[in-house]
Parts: sequence; C-alpha cells; structure tokens
Amino acid sequence: MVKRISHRDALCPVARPLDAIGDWWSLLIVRDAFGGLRRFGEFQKSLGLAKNILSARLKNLVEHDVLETVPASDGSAYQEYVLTEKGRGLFPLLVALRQWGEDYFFRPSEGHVTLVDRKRGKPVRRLELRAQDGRLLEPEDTYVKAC
Amino acid sequence: MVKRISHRDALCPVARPLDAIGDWWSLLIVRDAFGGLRRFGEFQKSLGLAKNILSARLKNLVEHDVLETVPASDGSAYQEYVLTEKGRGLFPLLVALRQWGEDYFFRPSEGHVTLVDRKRGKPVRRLELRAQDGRLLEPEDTYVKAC
DNA sequence: CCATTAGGTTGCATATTACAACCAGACAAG
DNA sequence: CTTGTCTGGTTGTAATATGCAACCTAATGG
Repeated sequence: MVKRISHRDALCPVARPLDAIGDWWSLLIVRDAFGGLRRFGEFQKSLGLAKNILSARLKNLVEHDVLETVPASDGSAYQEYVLTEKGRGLFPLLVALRQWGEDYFFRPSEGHVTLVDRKRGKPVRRLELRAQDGRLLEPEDTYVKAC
Repeated sequence: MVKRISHRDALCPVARPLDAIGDWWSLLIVRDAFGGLRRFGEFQKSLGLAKNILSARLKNLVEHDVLETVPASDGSAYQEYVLTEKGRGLFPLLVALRQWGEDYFFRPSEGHVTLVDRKRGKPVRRLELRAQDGRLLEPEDTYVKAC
C-alpha cells in the first residue's frame, strides 16, 4: 500500500494523491460513494471484492480523509462510510475519468451509462480547461511552474 | 495487470479505463509524457522505477493505445514513446488530479509546482462541471443513467 | 433464546512488484 | 574492425500485495 515517492516527485501534486487513491479499487469505492452507497455490505455487493481487501481500502480512504465513518443513519448500531469534503473534491476527477472512458472504451454500438444533469435529465457538458481569461487550453498551451 | 471487472461494472465508463491507467505508475508516465519526455531512459530517470516495471508499463500503455512508439526524433535507431490522441484525452483527468492534489495534499507553507497558461504565465482556471445550459453542477445535481 | 445478518479478521495460496544482475544491439573513438 | 560505452531492455529472485475461504463477534430479528 505504502509507495515510496521519489524525491523528484515529492512536490508534485499529481504524485502525492496516488497514495490515497492510486489503486484499482479506491476510485470505484469513491464512485459508489458518490452514487449514494454508505454501508460496508453495499460496497462489497456492488464491487464484488474480498471483504479483507474492502476493509483495507476503506481504512486507507478513512486514514487519508477521503471517507469518514458516521453512525448508521437507520438508527442501528452499525457505522456508515460517507465522503468528506476532501472526498467530494474528487468529483471532477471522477467525471474526467468517466468522460475519457466513454470516449475511448466503448464502441458506438455498445451501450453505457452516462452522467446526466438531474434537473433536465440531459448529459452534462464536457470538462474543459480554460485560462483565467477564459481561453480554452490544450496541453501545449500549459506548462508546470514552481510556485 | 489484468483485472477482472465484475459483471455489474462491465458497462461503467469509470471502471473500464482502470485496466489501462489504474495503477500507480501509469499516470505518472503519462504526466511526464505531457511534460515532453519521450525516451525510455528519460522516463526511468524521472520516475526512478525499475526498468522491468517501466518496460511493462510502457508496453501496457502502448497496448491500450495511450502511447505509441515512433522512430527517434534525433535520427538514431532507437524509438520514442509519444502520446496518442487517446492519450492526450487524459489531459483533463490529469489536471483534475493535480488540482485535487494541490488543494488537499499540501500545507499552505509548502511549495508545490502548479500548471500555468503558457501565454500569460498565470495559473489555469479551476475545472468545473456544468450542465448543457451552463449551470454549475455539484455531485448532488447529477446521477448516472443507462444510455 | 435461537437463527441470521453485518462487519469484519485470520490463514494460506497466488499474483504483482521491486531490486539487481545480466545482455544484446546501436554508437563513438581510434 | 575492435574496444568501450550508452540505450533499452530481459532475466533471475526476494518482498509485497491480492484474492479466496474460513472463522469470529456483535447486532438484529423472530
């Protein structure tokens, strides 16, 4: 679980988060959490992974403050896992992953699920990167700078 | 490397791409590719990972059509790895990951690198999800629908 | 009570990862 | 054309993570 980040990457905001969500299952757990799942058993049923693995992943996500445990909402003595503010901050990332998946991992003939605006029931707009002044930015229009 | 996607997830555009980029290193390789790195040795020096692992990752990325190999640009007999169109499609995802990392993985006192608009040298705008009609969307304002 | 469900933990087999050594094909110098 | 070095890998082999099944305890349901 613990990966060693090379010295060069210690200050890179792309590398650091990978300890928290860099494995296969964590993003799917977060996706399901956005979908409203809260209970250990719900996640396990949805993902079909071994319980010890789910347990480890949930623990890791809680340690990294992506999820937090709260008393069960139905009054039982069990606990539930809900997204923290930090966890909710993953929404754009998940949408970006989803849009990339839609674009490149499905043949036109294949059906897939898509994210829609609850109010209108229409697909959401495509994510795009813009400059402060609103210009659309391609990868070549940007670079990383020490700050 | 090959993960079995549970039946329930077969149609989810979040789950499928994880075969291609769901591991720790692949996203860092893609980040470096956006940064202009092209040669095996450049990636290895930048990431500090074992050569066999890098070799496997590059192979996987090429198989998934995220990278492609081209003859070296300096005229030598070696090859280089460059992003495909599909690979370039990962740009928003990488930006989302970077912004999340900047927000939650650095103390204010800590320095980090940041993505800037080449033309003005100013930080880029924050990614945000909008509906077709332009309304800003929070996670609660959306749901996934079969399509 | 007794049975069942929720939410795990523990062993153990297997697969993945990492590190290091090795190696073959350019390439460069003499 | 021969020696040495760099590039881009491919083997070992050891450490680690993963997956599966069995087990276990506390809640809950009847």
